[in-house]
Amino acid sequence: MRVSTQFPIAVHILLMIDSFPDLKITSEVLAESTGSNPVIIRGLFAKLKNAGLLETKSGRGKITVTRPAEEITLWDIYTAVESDAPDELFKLHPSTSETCVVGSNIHALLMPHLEDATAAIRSSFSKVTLAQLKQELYAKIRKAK
Amino acid sequence: MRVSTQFPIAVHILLMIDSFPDLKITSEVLAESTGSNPVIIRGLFAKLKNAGLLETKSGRGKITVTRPAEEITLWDIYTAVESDAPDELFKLHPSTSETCVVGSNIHALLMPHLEDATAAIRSSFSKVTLAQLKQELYAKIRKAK
DNA sequence: CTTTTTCGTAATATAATTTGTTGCAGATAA
DNA sequence: TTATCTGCAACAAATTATATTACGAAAAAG
Repeated sequence: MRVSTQFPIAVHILLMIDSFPDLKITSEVLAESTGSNPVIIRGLFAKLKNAGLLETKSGRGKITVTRPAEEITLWDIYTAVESDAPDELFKLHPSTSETCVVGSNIHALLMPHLEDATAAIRSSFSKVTLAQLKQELYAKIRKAK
Repeated sequence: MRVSTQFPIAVHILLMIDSFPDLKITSEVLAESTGSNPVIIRGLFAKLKNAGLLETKSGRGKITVTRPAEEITLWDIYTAVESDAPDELFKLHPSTSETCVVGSNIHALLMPHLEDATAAIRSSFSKVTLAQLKQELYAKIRKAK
């Protein structure tokens, strides 16, 4: 099981923009910092905008986080960027046999348990806010000095 | 985030072998039923054997589940087949900037929360046993009649 | 002890997915 | 009006997952 790297990058984006309001953070800068590239970053801009977490402006405009950091959780970021459908989180094999009793039932059989696991992830991620991550980041920076 | 299809197939394998002890279940039969192919199934045999869940025999031997179904959980099957390392479950971007404060800290920052989410999945999957799945399967079969 | 069946595994091929790149139109502030 | 940027589409490359072929070795049946 593997989440794409988009989730950590999305966290990275929000964290940077929210933590350094004085700096001009562009897709270029973020690409450099995340080790990704500008187009991926802009794609994530689009998703985060769509989820109501970010506001971007073309040209020399500034990018802003549209909600207080206390009200943005890891789950918000996760769902902004990836699907929360249990059968996408846990991929099911597409072509099980229709004639076999197990084959024809396995998806329906597994689904409620995948939903439970998904709910468990949601519950876990919902407990962590962007504000908390910011604090943890500051703590790390202080420690490093 | 996407688990590979190996997890549901592994469940499928154990469920079939344990549910139909009278039938001769081969990698060929399982390939047909799962919609996969024999070599993938044998690869899963190896992983399940390695985890102490399965016993196979070449030739005309029979494949058996080596633990009582009550003592095999979805988590056991999951870890037999996929990594339970949080940073494999949730992939991190490999090349974040070393010079940027966020870039150089994001992995360490995220890791404890990924561990929490992983623990949540473990807790959820640990509650479901193969025996329970068997019962649910039987219930579905009865209903279909 | 020979035959048949079937697992074990390596090598290779194919397919699916993800990530990266190029290029340009359209916004926006200076 | 000009220098930046985002927004998007189209394409390319890389990575990962899945499937196929092939054959040796193990095990039971006769």
